[in-house]
Formats: sequence, structure tokens, C-alpha cells
Amino acid sequence: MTGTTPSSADEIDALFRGAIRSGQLGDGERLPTVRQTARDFSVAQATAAKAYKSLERDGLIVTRTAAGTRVAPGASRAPQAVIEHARALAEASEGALVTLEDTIAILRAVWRTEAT
Amino acid sequence: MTGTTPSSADEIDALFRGAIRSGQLGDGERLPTVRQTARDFSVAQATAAKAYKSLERDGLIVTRTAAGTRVAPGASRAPQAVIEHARALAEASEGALVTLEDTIAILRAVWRTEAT
DNA sequence: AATCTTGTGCTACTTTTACAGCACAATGCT
DNA sequence: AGCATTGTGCTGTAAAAGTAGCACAAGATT
Repeated sequence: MTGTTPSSADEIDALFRGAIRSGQLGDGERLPTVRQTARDFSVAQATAAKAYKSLERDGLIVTRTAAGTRVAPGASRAPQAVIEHARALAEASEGALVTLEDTIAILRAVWRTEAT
Repeated sequence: MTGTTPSSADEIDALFRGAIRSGQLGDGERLPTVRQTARDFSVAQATAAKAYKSLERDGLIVTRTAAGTRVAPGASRAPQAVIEHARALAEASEGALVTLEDTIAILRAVWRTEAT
């Protein structure tokens, strides 16, 4: 496990966003309750709620007040090619002992040069 | 241009870290002064200095007090394979209209599953 | 209908982070 | 030697983010 425990709303947002866009959390699947997520990551409820709000704004999840939160139907999973390239990058980096944070920084750097 | 202007010490850190590890900033090459970086990104000097400190702790840069800051000799650039995979991922994502932030979230997600 | 679940929305407090601005020490340059 | 450059370290202040705890509304469950 390389993953550090998320400790801010943005990090919790990114965690679920990644799980959804990578297909680890499928269409219609249920997320933990806000309270549960807050407990899981040892943050305040307001912090977890903020993350969920942001995911909902982006249409990744749907909340129905007493029925919990679920992955929004359709349009959630990223194209397979992207996921496969991400997997390939992860493998290459780990094999070369490049940290996740460094890998992300490199990705940001090359993104700039290819940008439209 | 997808790149947003960094607005915190961590983001400035990541910006230079990415430039160095991707080879955009070569061995021995000089970085802007702390004051200049602060101006460039409209942050306080202390914020820019903090980012430089963090890079120095990680051995990515070398500072000599009145001679400025330079990329540390050796061991800066990541293996070519990593850079190429990063480039491939960037292209795939942009082609599929997946944002940088989403791409990073996906990378984090798959990283967890491959981790040692 | 009564009750439990769940997301939301407060309030007041604490912690973290950034800010502005300056002074200092080390070093390069002339 | 004298001056400019540059990283560092301070002060006090302000803004942003998180915390704890609770109350409420919408809806599910029994």
C-alpha cells in the first residue's frame, strides 16, 4: 500500500473520483455514507460532505437523501485506453522506484508540453 | 494551456519537481531566484522559499547563498521509460478529453492496485 | 404512523497556510 | 574593499480549511 490516507476534502474527492473513473467503483454502486467516510479517514463530517458535494457537482455521483450516495449512471468510467496507459505508467514508475508524487509531477510537466 | 498557476508552496514544489524529473530543467541548470519565483506566481517570498527548501531536502536542487539555485548534479532525471509512458498517458487522456486532474486521480487509483 | 437512516446546514473554535515586509549572512562581482 | 545579489529567518497579521457537535428535512424501513 502506497496510498496515504486522505486528510482533506480535496484528497477524498480525488480518491473517489479515481475509483469511479478507473472503474473500481461501478455504475450505480453505493458509496459509504458521509458519516462512514468521515470515520474511515478520521476527518470531520463537514469535510467528507464537502468532497461528496464536489463529486456531485461534477455529475459523478447521485445523492438521494435517505438512500445514500451512488455512482451516477453512465459516463463515469474513463476510456479503456486511458486506464491502460495509466496502469502502464504506474508499473514503469514502480519498477524504476519513482514515487507516485514524482510520477504525478512528471505527468503535469509533460502535459504542459502536449497541451492544446 | 491546461496548467493553472501554482498558488501554494506544494504546487510550486511540484512544478519544479516535474520540470526536473522530466528533464525540462537539466543538470546544473539555474532556477529563478526565490524573489523572481514569488513574483512570477504572485506569492509571498516565504512561500517560494518553502518550496525550494523542500526540493533541496529531497536532493533535487542545490542552493549556494549568493549564487542562486541550481539543479543538483546527477540523479535528477527520471528513467526515459517513465517519461515516455507519462507522455503516452497525457496524449491518450487529452485525446479522450479526460482532464489532467481526472487523469491523476485515475493514476492514483491504479497505483494502489499494483503496489508492492 | 413511528422510527431510523442519511445528506445537509448551521455555529463557534482551532489549526494550518499564506501574506507583507524587513533584516541579516554568505557570497559573487567590480 | 565595497556593493549588489540571493537564500534565509524573523515578526505580526490575515485568510483558508478543518474540527466538533448538533439540529433539521427528506425519505426509507418496519
